[in-house]
Amino acid sequence: MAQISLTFPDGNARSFDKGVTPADVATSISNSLGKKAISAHVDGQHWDLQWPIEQDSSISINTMKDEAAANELIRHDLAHVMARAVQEIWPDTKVTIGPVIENGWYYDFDRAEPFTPEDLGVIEKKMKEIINLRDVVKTEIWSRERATQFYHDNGEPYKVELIEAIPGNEPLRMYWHGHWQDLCRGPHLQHTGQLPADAFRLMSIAGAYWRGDSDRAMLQRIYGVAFTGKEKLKQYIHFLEEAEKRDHRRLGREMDLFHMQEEAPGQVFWHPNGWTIYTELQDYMRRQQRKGGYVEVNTPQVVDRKLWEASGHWEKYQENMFIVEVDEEHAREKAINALKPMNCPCHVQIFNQGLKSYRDLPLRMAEFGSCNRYEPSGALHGVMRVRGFTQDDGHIFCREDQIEGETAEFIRFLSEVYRDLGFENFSVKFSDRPDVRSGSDEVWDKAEAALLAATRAAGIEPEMNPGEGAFYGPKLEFVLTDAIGRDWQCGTHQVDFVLPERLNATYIAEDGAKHRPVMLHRATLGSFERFIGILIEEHAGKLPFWLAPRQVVVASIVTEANDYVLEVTSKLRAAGIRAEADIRNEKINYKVREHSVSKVPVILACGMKEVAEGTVTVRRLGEKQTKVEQLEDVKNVLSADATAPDKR
RNA sequence: GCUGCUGUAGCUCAGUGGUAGAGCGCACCCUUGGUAAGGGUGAGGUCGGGAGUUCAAUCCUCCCCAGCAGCACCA
Repeated sequence: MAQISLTFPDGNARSFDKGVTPADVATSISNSLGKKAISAHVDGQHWDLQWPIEQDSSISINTMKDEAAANELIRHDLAHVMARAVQEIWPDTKVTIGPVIENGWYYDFDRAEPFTPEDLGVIEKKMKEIINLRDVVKTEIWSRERATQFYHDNGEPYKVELIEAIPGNEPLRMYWHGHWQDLCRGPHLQHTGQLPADAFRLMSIAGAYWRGDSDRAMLQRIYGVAFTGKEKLKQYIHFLEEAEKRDHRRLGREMDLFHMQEEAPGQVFWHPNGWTIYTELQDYMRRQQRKGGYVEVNTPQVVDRKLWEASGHWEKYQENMFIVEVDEEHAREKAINALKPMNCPCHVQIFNQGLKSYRDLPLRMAEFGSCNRYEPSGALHGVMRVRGFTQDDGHIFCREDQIEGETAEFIRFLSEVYRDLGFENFSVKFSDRPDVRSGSDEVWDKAEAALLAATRAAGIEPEMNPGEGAFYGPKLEFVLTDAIGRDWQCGTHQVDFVLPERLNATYIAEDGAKHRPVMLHRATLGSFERFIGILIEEHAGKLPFWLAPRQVVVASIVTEANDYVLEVTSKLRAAGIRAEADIRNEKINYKVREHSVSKVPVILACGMKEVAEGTVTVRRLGEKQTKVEQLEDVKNVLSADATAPDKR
């Protein structure tokens, strides 16, 4: 196809397809460079584009005030440079896409040979060579036909597919980094020499499905991180190292909280320390729920398949359910029982016992419900994603006109709990109807509108999460992040018009007739397992005093003080404090170190001085200085600290 | 589940085609020390499981299991 070559005021020549209009060119260039003041004129075969030259030369990371925008540019260009490097080293590699993400970028490649960790170093080196070439980055506007032909001729089927998927008919922007080009929206730097060769690093290789579709081929993804300067990269690496120390799997071992083993994948062996956290948290939640007007119930673990079929869970989730049969022969033919994967149908059974009146609504039913789900092996992650867990589950049976009030009340409830547990900020996502779902569109319209309105009425503008709702209703997700910033859904609140219908729940209204209740599914913590994992990472193991498994260790300095240490310990215990005595024949330095490492909040040291004066020397975790205090005073202070926030 | 990597003492990790090592921890002894590791001695390992190749396998090959990172999934 014939092309038109243009010379711009900055001296760079760019070529365009003939079929492209000046307006297209102006829009494209304008968008790609992030500028407005562009005009284009056509004079026969000659096009002339103009814009203020001083604006064009402004894309330089050195002069950029906006750090975020600079990072974006750098990471975007590095994605291109990395892809170019990979194709120069392994020319048979096919490219796909390479977007900017938090802290860096990734690029997905299709190559028969797997990349190795050593390859990352090779690629990095090549990238630095490319950066040193200081190639000017050029942009061109191509017609779809030309772009498609080009990628087809170059053996890049993924790019062809991408072009087909881009809606509309606008011409496409191409960016050239030297001889290498990529289909790209831009914007980019002026030349590769502007990239910080010492402030990026390739981090890891992983698999990723082409377009996120697990039915499609798996590609190889390389992740990189980049910053505006070397120092910032160092800071980031340091952050990662620190985050590793907060990993709940590591702290779980160091603090002797729990362990997991091969014989029970995805299930937790809670040790005394970890179980203390668990039960404290459960006690707290139980008190909160009573205060919040919930009734607590408990339902069976093994339930006939008929109930899961009725609720619709069997159809969608049978692959992820544990089948339980005593009679093996029978199990092979037709599984009848399954371990409870969730509690909702069981709660409906309780609701369905006897006739319910409108006067009973809203009925808030809660259960610390143990569930088992056969999660895909690759999904398991410490105590955050497990196969056996306990939800702080609850279902509110109510009338339609009570949805808003109940939702607002739950958001208030959850906010208070999260605040008590040290989470002031959390994100809220709104997930609407998924492709595979139960219930008519009218019902979904109603449920989505009700939930969204109630959320907004509660003063929250949720982030939209299209198509991610449950099969029976839209979902509000309360999301917390772990030490390295991964998102975990903890709380949830869902509006459900479907299950009451499927499981035939009714109440008698004022008119004397049967009506359907609406069901609100809600969990505050989500599961104790996940929430404790988050809690550990959030506090780096230094839990609030009331949750700390071992709150106080009383340590003797000399053997002669052992009796006194035991006496102090039992006095603290009598005051409701979880105290332990350490009368081992070890130096106080050693004891302090050991208990500090295992995150004991308070160490009380006793030598002969304390014995004589009836005092203890207090050392709090994270503080170097110590303080001699009267035992009675210390006991009173600690006793107050040990009180859960809701009881203060 | 998918791609890649990993699996050696309780923990963190070295190591080799000829049946294994360190530090910490643990046990015992010495030490009685004032706020992040006092000293000595010792015990402890089917080298994740199963097959195969080999005179010989912890090491090479294959299968399985579990874990890690990411993707997909998450009622």
